Amino acid sequence: MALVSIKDVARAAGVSDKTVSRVVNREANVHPDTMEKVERAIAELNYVPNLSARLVRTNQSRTIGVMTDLVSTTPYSGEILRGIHDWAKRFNKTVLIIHTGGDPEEEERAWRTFQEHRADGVIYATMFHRDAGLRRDALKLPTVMVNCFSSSDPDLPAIVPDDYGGCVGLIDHLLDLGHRRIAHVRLNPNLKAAHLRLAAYRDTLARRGIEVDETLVAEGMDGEVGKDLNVAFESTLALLKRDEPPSAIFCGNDEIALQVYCAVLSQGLQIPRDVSVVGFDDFQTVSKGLRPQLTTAALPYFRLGYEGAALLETLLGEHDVKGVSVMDCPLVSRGSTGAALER
Amino acid sequence: MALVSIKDVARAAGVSDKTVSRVVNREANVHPDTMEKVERAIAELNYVPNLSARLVRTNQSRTIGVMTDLVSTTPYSGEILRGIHDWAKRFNKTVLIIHTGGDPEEEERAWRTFQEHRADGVIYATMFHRDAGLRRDALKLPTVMVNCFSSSDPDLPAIVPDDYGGCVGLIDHLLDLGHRRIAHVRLNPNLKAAHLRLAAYRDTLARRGIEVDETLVAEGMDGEVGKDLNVAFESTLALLKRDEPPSAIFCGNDEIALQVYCAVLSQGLQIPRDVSVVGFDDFQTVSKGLRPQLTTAALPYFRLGYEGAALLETLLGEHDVKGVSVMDCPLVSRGSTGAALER
DNA sequence: TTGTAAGCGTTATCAT
DNA sequence: ATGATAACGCTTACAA
Repeated sequence: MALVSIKDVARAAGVSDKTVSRVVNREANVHPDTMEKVERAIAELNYVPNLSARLVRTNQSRTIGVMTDLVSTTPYSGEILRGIHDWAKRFNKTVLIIHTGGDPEEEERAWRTFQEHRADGVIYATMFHRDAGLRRDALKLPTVMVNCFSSSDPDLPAIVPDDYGGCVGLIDHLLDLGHRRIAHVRLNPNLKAAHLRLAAYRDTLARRGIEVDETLVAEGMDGEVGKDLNVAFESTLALLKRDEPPSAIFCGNDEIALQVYCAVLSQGLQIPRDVSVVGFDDFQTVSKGLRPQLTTAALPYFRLGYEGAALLETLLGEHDVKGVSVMDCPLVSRGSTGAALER
Repeated sequence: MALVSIKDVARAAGVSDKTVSRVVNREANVHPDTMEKVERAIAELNYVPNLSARLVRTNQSRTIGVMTDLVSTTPYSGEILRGIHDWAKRFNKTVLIIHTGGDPEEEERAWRTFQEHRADGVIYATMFHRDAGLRRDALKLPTVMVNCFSSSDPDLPAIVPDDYGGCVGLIDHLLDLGHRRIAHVRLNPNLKAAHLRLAAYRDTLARRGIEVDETLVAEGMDGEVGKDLNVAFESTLALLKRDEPPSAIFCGNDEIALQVYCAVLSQGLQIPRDVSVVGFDDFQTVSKGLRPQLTTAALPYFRLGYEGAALLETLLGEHDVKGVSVMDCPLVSRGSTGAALER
């Protein structure tokens, strides 16, 4: 009943176990005839090697653990996992994912599970860009952080998106189109990205010689992350009803842009004729679903995962890997931005 | 250098390997004192059992393989995977995910990988509801289909969402609000769901004694699934400009609803005052992001995954499991629907 | 080129 | 209640 083992193959082919092992692992020094005999037996018996048995002997699991704080859904961040899987497939590794929801007890269990499986290393991935607050002694295995970092130990290897740079690109784009009154509807201020994006907004305007009008900065959402209360619609209505309304609105992300669209359109205004709108994330269901489609900056979730896995591999290769790397958020120019009206 | 094994613990505790094994596996008949000695040694040496070694002996991997056709992103369907993970965590199983993109060669490789890991069974999950066309002899392990089915072998165990029933709920809801001219902006007709949703639309109107006006059925998208061309915006404009415009629009899904919103609002109309709108999927970034929020039917992705895993377990327990089960798509009533205007 | 013997870390069997 | 011994399926080391 038990599955066929290397011994069954050996018997069928009339050779020793070791010879079968050689064929399976494509080792040198096997006579072509022997090889053929063995391969025929393998095919006939439908033999598939047992990875666990191999691991017991070699101690090489070729497995990486992935720990995420995923609870409900920040939809596209699942792309991080796809990036990791893609890398793993290419390099023939196994991926073991555990969603902990950020619960410390669950995380403790996850570390243990990774150890039980003798994972080579771990990717600690968060579903939004944040301080994971990890301490070196909490890591039971070599670890790379993805989409997060540790303020208490900044040397720990990490990869995060370049929120700041992406926003610079967006604001420059609007300025190049002639916009001078650019409003900002903010992300939830509990998010790291909210601060980076606001800073980039202010800095870029200043660099280009535009005075920052703080009354053009409005709240878009608030409350605990994931259960945020979204007020972007109301904030936008208020902005539009001002005496001197903005000619462009820079939204904290695409989800906010969605509400900004609803508000702008409900006032009988047109995008981009009356108001240009830019988002952030390139959350495609929204950014490509809106009419006109949304100009935004792409959060490189897939690459974050892929490069994170690659970085872990470097780390495991005993190379020194230190500190936080940053991934581009390229501008994606679509129909929601146009030249500012002459006044 | 090698990790600490059961022998190291046995030596440290002054007992035999087997006794340590007994403690680790909480077997009966261990003296409390012995148990304590052993547990102290385990803690001191930081011993973690090696699952692979255990598997070699017991032949119980407690692992389920998951094969998906995920390529780029149908965002929320990642929830299927979360449902599977949740189930697995609760029942202490390991999940092995492979994204094949639907490529037959990749699928072949995936089956082999599952066999190498001695997975107990497999979940074959697709990212949208469709005919997977699987044949029994292609399955190398006990398999349950999730979000898909096999027309060529309808007895294969499968779980799919109740697209039809969900739409009945939506249309009934609109009829109860007094709407009589309900338009339908369709899903991509290459999707199974497109036909189910259209059929439910027609059947429900007929059942309630409303004559189906086929000119109120408009195309929403077309082309290869995943790269669809979305024309819902234009279709909606055409519907609204008719002499007798619809008082409500039933959208093929939430993504289409997004465009319908843009079209309705751009005409200076209000939702739901002038037009009620319903979607399908409850794709929350859209359905809860729109203003007003969208009335829709919830695609139970998470439950599909969770129940799929549970069904696989039943199948592995040698119970007979046959045919396709169906999961409810409950109505989620929000602000986009209101009473029809008197005429 | 091929085979033998030992061993990886665990559990199963059967004594004690 | 505890332990000795064999066994799981594979690879390593070494011999032939």
